[in-house]
Amino acid sequence: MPLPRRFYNRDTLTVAERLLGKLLVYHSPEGELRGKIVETEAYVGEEDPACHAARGPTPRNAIMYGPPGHAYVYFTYGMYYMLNVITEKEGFPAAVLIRALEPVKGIPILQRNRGVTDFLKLTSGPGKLCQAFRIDSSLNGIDLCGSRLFVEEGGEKRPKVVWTPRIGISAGLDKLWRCYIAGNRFVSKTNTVQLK
DNA sequence: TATTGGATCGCC
DNA sequence: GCGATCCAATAG
Repeated sequence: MPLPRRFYNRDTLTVAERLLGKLLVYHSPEGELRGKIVETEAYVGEEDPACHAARGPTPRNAIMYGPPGHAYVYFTYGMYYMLNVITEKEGFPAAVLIRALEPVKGIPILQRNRGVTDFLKLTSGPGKLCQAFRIDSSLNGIDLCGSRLFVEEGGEKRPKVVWTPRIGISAGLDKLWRCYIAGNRFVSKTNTVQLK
């Protein structure tokens, strides 16, 4: 069951944290794929210099200004796609980047799409998980309250969460807007702060 | 129309 | 540490 739209229609940092431990589900042409979300980042409004909407609306970031609960997929570095979920009320550009997953279902498909078999390398990064799930710009704008691509409850209690600066950006490094499940092996980079 | 650099990854 | 690879955004 997809999470309801109200899950996304609130403060972006809250959504970023509450997505941890939940399941990303994609009914792909190759079969059903599932992964537990273990790492996310928040991008919040035109005042956030690292947000794609920092300089106002453009054709690329248009979906960020739309209603919450939709996917924002964009292409970068000439070869990778990034998957975000749109948050907050329509008209306010904000999103959560899905940075890493723990593979749950469709492992052979994920391995084939990635060209590697090592579990730890399948979906442990934002570019990797899109490659593994074959998520590309054809899914940009898709409604996450639909049945093709969505997030659902993971059935676990709230995980212990660590907050750090976001990865791969040059502005907004003062904000601790990246979060991940403490100790999870599928987080994209070696954890600098590890809770016991 | 030209130029620049990126919410990355994997190999050197 | 660096190259791959291409497109959006900005400048001219």
